Amino acid sequence: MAGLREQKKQKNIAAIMEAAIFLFGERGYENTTIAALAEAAGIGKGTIYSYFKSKNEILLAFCEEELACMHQELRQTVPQAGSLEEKLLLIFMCEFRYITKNKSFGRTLMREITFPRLLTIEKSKEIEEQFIQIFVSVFQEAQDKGELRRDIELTMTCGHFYGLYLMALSAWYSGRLHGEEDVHASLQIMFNQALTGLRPKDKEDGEST
Amino acid sequence: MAGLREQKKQKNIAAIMEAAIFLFGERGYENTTIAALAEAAGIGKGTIYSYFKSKNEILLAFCEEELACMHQELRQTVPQAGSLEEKLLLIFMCEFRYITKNKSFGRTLMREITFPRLLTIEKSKEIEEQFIQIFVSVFQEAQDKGELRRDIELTMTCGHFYGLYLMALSAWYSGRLHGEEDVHASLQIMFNQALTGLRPKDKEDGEST
DNA sequence: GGTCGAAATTGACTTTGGTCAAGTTTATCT
DNA sequence: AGATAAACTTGACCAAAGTCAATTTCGACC
Repeated sequence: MAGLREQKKQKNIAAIMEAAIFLFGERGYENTTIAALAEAAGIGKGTIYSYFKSKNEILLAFCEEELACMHQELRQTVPQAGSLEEKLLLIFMCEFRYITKNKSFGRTLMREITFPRLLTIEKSKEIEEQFIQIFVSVFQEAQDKGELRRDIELTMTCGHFYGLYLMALSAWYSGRLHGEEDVHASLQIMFNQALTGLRPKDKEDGEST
Repeated sequence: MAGLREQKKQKNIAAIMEAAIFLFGERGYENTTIAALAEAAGIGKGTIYSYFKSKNEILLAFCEEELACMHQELRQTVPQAGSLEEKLLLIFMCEFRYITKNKSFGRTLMREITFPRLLTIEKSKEIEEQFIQIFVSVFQEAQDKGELRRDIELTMTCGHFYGLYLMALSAWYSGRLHGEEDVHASLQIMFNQALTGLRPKDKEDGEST
């Protein structure tokens, strides 16, 4: 039983996503109207809203696909690198490059993921989950190798590094960091701080400058 | 020379801000239209746009005032508290309470501050500056007392803690943390991690569970 | 005080995201 | 097959942010 209704549904969703990939890529998210999306997908404007709750949700769905792709690649690239610090930097810089490939696009995405509205909270959670899931194995491995304390929940460790990443991204969007190198350098410093701790080691109390 | 033109300008801006304070407070940011704002201020809709570049910029200006007030209070409250950790927690929880007093309001503000658009980048920088300036003295003091490493730039330390705060706030908006207590607990854990470091102390290598 | 140009003000207008009542299609049951 | 109900589709419609050409106000100079 194919289910004609179900078939059409899937076809519609596919058509919308296809139109989104094309139009978002062509002219960017902001410059793509729902009307254009509907026309390109060959359906009515209202129909889109029976599949997506808002325009931002279409962006989220679009990004979910793209990110899944990128993460797939990442998973195959990362393992060879050395220390935890190096791996994290590699992963985050890859995310950064992806997110900021198109500035306004990435902004909308990050806004929605970091401070989601009720409407898009589910989708944004899914994405962030995906976003974070990729670390867990890296952290697990690091913990096994003794690079990370064992008395800390992995979620907290994730949160910690992800927070630093958010900070760097925000600094870039605010123009306090310029370009990829700056972001890379900042992340490196902050990651190092996070690993070694901000508090001075017990025995050395003096000035280091 | 009074400058009638300049007088009117100031009067208009004041009227807009007054209307904003009243209407945002009354019915929230989202439910206040530019038209309503204009009417309440007794000026035309278009005039507003000669003083503010967008609706969000009005919010930012509004928050700048409010935050300045809160920071003033904070500055008088904080100093008595004990350790750096306690002070930071106090400050951030105060910010948190303010930001989340009205959920959608705080969301819009944080979105604009964390991932600003070109249009509002200046205003958002000013606010974040204000936001961060309040720590510097706390950090300076802590550094003097030997609670913080001296070989780290203060900006980096600020960034570090602020990143963790962003993370907690984001987790609250995403529904991964519920209520004030949860946020407080998470911050406490992450701040402690940041201070002591995520990497195990050299000599103790074993399981702690 | 009269005149002219620059700056400020205005509200009708445009654009666009989102809604909804009316119409159309599909599945189910006899 | 035909009837009926449920699900889906649609585009006219609405609300609200932001634009702009026409108009008014102000200040400077004769």
